[in-house]
Amino acid sequence: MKVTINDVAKHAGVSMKTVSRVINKEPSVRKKTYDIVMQAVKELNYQPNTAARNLAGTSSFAIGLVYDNPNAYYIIDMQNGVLSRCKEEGYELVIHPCSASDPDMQQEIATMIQRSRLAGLVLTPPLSEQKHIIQMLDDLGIAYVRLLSGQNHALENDQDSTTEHKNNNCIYVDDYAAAYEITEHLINLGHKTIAFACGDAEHKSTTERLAGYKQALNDNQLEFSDALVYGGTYSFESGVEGAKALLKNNNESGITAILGGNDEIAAGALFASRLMNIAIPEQLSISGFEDSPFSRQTWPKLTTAHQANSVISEHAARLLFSKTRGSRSHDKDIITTFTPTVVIRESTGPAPK
Amino acid sequence: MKVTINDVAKHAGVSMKTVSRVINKEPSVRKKTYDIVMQAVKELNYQPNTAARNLAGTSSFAIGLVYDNPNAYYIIDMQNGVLSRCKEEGYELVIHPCSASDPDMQQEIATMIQRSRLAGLVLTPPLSEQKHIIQMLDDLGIAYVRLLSGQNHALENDQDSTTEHKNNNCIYVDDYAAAYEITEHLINLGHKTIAFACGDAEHKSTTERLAGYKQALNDNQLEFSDALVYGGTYSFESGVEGAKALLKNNNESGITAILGGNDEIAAGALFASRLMNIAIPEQLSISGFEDSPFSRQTWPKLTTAHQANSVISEHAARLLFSKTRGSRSHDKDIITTFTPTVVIRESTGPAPK
DNA sequence: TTCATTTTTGACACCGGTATCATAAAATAT
DNA sequence: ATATTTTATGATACCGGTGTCAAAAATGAA
Repeated sequence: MKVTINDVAKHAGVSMKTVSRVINKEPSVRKKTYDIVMQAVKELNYQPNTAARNLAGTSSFAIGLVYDNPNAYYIIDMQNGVLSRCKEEGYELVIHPCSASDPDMQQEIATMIQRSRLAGLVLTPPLSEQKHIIQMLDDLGIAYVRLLSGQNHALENDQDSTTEHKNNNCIYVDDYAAAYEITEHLINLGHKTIAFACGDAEHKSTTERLAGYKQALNDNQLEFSDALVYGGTYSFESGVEGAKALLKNNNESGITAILGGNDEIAAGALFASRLMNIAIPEQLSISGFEDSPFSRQTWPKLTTAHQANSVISEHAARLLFSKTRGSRSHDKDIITTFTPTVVIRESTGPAPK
Repeated sequence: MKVTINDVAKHAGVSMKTVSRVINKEPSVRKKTYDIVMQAVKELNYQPNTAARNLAGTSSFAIGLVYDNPNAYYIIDMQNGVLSRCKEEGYELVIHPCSASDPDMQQEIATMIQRSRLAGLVLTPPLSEQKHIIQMLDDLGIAYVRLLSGQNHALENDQDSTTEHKNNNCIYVDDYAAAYEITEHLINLGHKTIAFACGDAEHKSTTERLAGYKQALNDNQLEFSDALVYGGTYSFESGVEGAKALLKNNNESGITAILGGNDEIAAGALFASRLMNIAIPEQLSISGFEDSPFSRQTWPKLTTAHQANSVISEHAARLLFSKTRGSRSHDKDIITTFTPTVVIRESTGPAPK
C-alpha cells in the first residue's frame, strides 16, 4: 500500500540516501542516477512522508500563515497565493486565524511554531505590524515575512530592535501611492471637496492611505480639513456611519466625493447614500479600495484600487522560501513592492456643478 | 530551547511512555502519576511534536478539508468551524482547495492523503457528491465526512457501493425544508407567481432547493411552470442574467417574486432590477439563500435562509473525530442535520396588486 | 500471609525520512 | 600508469514520538 523511500531505493538499486538526495534536488547526484531514481519514484508513485521529513530534517516542510482579518476575500486570496507556492516547493501550509486583541495570541503562535516545527511564517496586517510579535519571532529565531503597508525604505525610521533586520523580510503594498492615484482620479473629475472614510486607525494601511490622499489634495491646491475625514473601521457598518457623519446637516461641508478606506466602507457609504436619497455618481462619487469581488456586486459598481492579493501573498511565500531552504527560487524574481492600480467603474463620475 | 518528551519524563521521574500516555489521555494512568506529569508538562511548557506523533502513531494528527467553491465566506466559515474542533482535539488542519473539473484532482487528493498521512477528510459540496471521489476514499480506507444537501434518510436510494456506508458519515443541510419555508414566506406575502433562479445544476443543493420550492407551490395550490425557473450557476453574474431572463418582455410571466439559489444570485437579481428600473420590494420581492455577510450589504438587505456554516463544519469535524481516534466526544452531541432558518429583511414585501 | 489477577509502568523496537561522515568511483595531475 | 584530488554514493546514527509486550506494583481471593 504505502511506498517508502526504501522501496524506491530497492527498486532503483541505490541506497535510500541517494533517493533522498534526488527528491531534495541536491546537486551532487549524477544525471544517470537521478534518472533511474526518478523513474522508480514514478513507477511506484512514491510520495515522501511529510511527517518523517519534518521530524528528521533540520527545518521542517511546513510554513504558517497567520492572520487576524475579518475580510474573507482577502484571506482566501492570501491562502491561495501562499498555497500555490507551497505546492510548488512541496511544503505544507498551516493556517492560523487569530485575534490580535487576544492576550494569549503570542503564546498561541509560539505554540504553533513549536508543535509544527514551522520553517517560517507569513504575517498579514495588522499582525505584521505588531512589534511584540516581531520581537518574539526574532527571539525564537524563526524566519518570517511581513506583509506591510508602505514603501520599502532602506531602513525603517523607528529605532527599535526590528530595525536591525534591514527589513529584507517585508513585502510592501504601496497604499500611499494608490490612495494618491485614486484621489487624483477624483480631482481630475473636477471634485474639489473630497472626503475620506478611514479604516481602523491602528492599521498602517489607514495612515498610508490617508497620507496619500492628503498629499494628492495638497499637490493640487485643494484644502484639507479634519471635517473631511471620518475615522472608523474597515467594515460595511462603518462605511454607513461614516457617510452619514460626513454628509451630515444636508452635506454642510459640500462634499462631492468620498474615498472609502476599503471596498466594504465604500459599499456602506453607497448604502447610506441610498438611505439619504443621494444619487451615485451624479450627486456624489464614491470609491473603494482593494477590488474585492463585491466591488463588482454593488450598485453602481465601485471604482476602486485593484490589489492582487494572491500574487502578493505568493511573493511573500517566495521570499520566505528564499530565506529558509536552499533558496531554489531566485531572489531576483521576487517583487517586494506592489502598487494597487486604479480601476474605474460606475461609482465615480464628474463632480456636480 | 525545545522540550521533548524525554525532558518531561526526566523532570517528572517517569518513563517517556508514561508521559505519552498522559498527553494522549490514555485511561490506565494513576491519578497521582497523571498529576505529576501534567505538572512537569506545564513547568517545562512542553509541546508534543506533531511530526513525531504523526510518524510514530498508527493514524496521524491531521485531517484535511477539501473544497471546490468560489464562495469565500463559505470557505472561511467552513475552515473556522473545522479549525476550532481541531484545536480542541490537538489536530492540524490541511486545507486543500481544488477544482472539481480538474482531471488530476482525484490523484491530487490521494497524494495529499498519502503525504500527510491524514487521519480523515471533510468534504464539502460539490466534491462531497462525487461518486468517484467517495469510491476512491473507500478504496483507500480513509475516514471521511461528507457535507451534503438533503435529509438523512436511513439509506440512500441509489444502489451503488457508497450505499453500503449506511451514510453514517454525512452531515445534512436540509435545503429542501429551507426552500420550502422561504417560498412559503413569499406565498404568505401574497405572491402567486414566484420564480426560482437556480445555481449549478450539478449541485445537489440546487435540486433540493428546487424541490422544496416546488412542493411549497404545490401545497398552496399555486401553479408551477418551467418559465418560472432559470437554470444558472451560483454566481452574481448568473443572478443578473437570471433576473433578466425571467422578467423578459416586460415581465410577461407576471412574476412578483424571485427566489435566488443563493445570496449572490439574489444580489445579481437585485442588480438587474436596478438596471430594469424595478423597485424592490415594491414591485418585486427577491430572496437569497445562505445569509452570507453581503446579504446585509445589498440594498435593500436580503431576506434569506440563514445557514450556520461554521457550526455545521464544526459538527462535521466532530463526526470525523468520532470515527478516528478514541472518540472522546460523545456521538450524541453531534448534530447531523441542519435546517437553515428564514431571515426576513427588506428585499421581500407584500405582492403588488 | 500467599498466590492469582488486574492495573500501571517501562524497555525497546519501530515510524520514514535526513545528517554526518566514511568509502568508492571518477576525474585530474604527475 | 600511478598518485592525488574531486565527486558520487552508502552505512548508520539520529529526529521525537507511539506500539508492543513484558515486568512491577497494586489489588483481591484463598
